[in-house]
Amino acid sequence: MRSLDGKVKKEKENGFARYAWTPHLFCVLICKLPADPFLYKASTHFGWLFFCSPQHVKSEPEDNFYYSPKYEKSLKRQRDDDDEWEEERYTDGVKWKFLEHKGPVFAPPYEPLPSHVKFYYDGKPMKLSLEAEEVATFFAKMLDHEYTTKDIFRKNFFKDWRKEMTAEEKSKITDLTKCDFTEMSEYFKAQSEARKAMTKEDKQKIKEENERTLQQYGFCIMDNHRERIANFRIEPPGLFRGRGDHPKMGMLKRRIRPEDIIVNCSKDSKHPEPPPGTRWKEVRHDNKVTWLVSWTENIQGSIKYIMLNPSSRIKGEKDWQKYETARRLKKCVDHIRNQYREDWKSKEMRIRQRAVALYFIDKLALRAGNEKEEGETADTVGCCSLRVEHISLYPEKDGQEYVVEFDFLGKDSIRYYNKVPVEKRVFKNLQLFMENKELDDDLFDRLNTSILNKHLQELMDGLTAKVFRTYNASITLQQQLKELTNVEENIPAKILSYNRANRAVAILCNHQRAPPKTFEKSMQNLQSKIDAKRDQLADAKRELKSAKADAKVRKDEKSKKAVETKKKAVQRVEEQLMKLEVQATDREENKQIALGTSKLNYLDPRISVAWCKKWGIPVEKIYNKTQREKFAWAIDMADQDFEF
DNA sequence: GAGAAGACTTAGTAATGACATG
DNA sequence: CATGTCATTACTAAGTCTTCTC
Repeated sequence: MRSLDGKVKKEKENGFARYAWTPHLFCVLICKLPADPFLYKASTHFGWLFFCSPQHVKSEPEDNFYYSPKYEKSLKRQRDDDDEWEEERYTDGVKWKFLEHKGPVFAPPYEPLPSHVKFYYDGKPMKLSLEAEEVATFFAKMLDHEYTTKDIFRKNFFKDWRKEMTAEEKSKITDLTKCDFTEMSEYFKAQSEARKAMTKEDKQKIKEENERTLQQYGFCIMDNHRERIANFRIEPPGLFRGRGDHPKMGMLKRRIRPEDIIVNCSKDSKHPEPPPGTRWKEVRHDNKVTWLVSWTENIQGSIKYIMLNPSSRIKGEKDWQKYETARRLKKCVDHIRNQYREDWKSKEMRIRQRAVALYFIDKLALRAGNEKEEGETADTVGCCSLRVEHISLYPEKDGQEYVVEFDFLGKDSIRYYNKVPVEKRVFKNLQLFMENKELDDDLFDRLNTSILNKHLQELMDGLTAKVFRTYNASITLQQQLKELTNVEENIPAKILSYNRANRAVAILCNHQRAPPKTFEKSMQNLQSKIDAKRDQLADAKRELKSAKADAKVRKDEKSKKAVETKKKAVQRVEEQLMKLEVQATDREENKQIALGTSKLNYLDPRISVAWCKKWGIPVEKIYNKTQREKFAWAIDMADQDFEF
């Protein structure tokens, strides 16, 4: 029997294109296929078809397939029966039939500090026990970060650190302010400098080692495919860094051992081996879930998973499904909007609250807002969990009537600030909801996400609050692209339009980023480039002028040619200048806005693909390699007429 | 049917890598 | 070749929604 490693190598050598398909194949299959477009179109991408063409299969050396008894059997079965693949669309929650992987990669063990690197307590050097030293290094590594100045961080850290100390250390080290980690900190800085200064050869060696690990542990076999795993490395121990004002910041995130790990794989696969001398917590065979490995994390007590990469079939299908749900919403959104507007007038408070909340979710793309356990996480809210303190009502503001001002911290403690004019009925309702309430009372006291989602489920199958975000994001992109794309413009200008459409969505969804640290400088650099280009253009124009004058006098072929050359030069420089100017505009407008999140999670990729096809824009200009892998299904599927 | 646990998506930032520039 | 800059990737926290349990 061959090992996974063996197979991996072989596959690399052969440069095996997993998702290849030929037009011929495609046409043959369409005739046989049911109405559901994903079934064949996506299958071209996900490679099911692969097994449908004897000719194609023959062309692939058998060695390309990973050997495992069950896998082998199912492979044969599929090859024998062309129509079988249709059954690969699983029902009743089954996510896979065969799953094999090598388990996780654990964090490297702690390497003790060299003896010359000392920790000082109260000015005196102190040798720490291994356990205490390791936790101390976590703090030392963060010394430059402002986290370590925060009271809560320090308090949590110190409390957890003391738990790792010996009785003796515990009695001695009682005050964090007397701890001096600077020598340790300097040591780590020096280490990272040394790493940067490594020779090319050494760097190359590390790279190769990483590649080996990736090939071994970074892939699994799910059903008939070798799929990339997203996060095959176990999170190393360290100090927890929450976002925003997190009550648990600084707590010790403990080291995960094999004994903490639950492995999930198929019964008849080759099970992953725990490291020598250890054992897994459990090996289970649950094909109703998609994860390969899980463990319980000690900060919130929640479960963490190792799952597949977005390029995998299982993630891709789910993603496609998400956009199809959003497209179904498109068909009934008018009705739903009419409904909630009616509900603003309801006699029942709970229905009015539900209707106003839904209006916010729809109009402002707010998140649902589940309840959170107080004291366990940062104080952030979404729609259903808004409190009175988060909105202000203005019967009139800045020349507009019935203005609601939102100001709250949302997911990741990102501030949402917005002033929106609303319908009078909404305004009156809000006034009513706020009557006789304290600032920290819930705005929607008769509503939560579960009630809201139950209601939505009745309006449309599969409808939940987040579908509105997906729907509004995608429809906005589509509509903005229509509005902003100018037939006349060149490719860079069209891409600017695309980015602007993307930006409109990012603003809608409130996707923010910290302005890059070097933003001002890089902007200045770009500006000086533009200035230089302007000068160059002026020069080129001058040269053209004199060449023209010259040609007028001389009237010979040679000088005419010279004019042409100069003309071309001017054109080229003009284009370059424009490109730079476009780039500057784009960057300036993007200062605090993150486009990535919406591109990756909210915008139906088929809209972008169709747009690229329609205007002859190479899809690489819109999606980088990773994104193209994730959206391969859409790139295969969408033609230029695709409508969301 | 409520609350907890579980599964999965969405999110911003830090680290790394690739490429341009002096 | 060294250095700076920008893009990409890795990381993991923080949401949403579903399922389980009592």
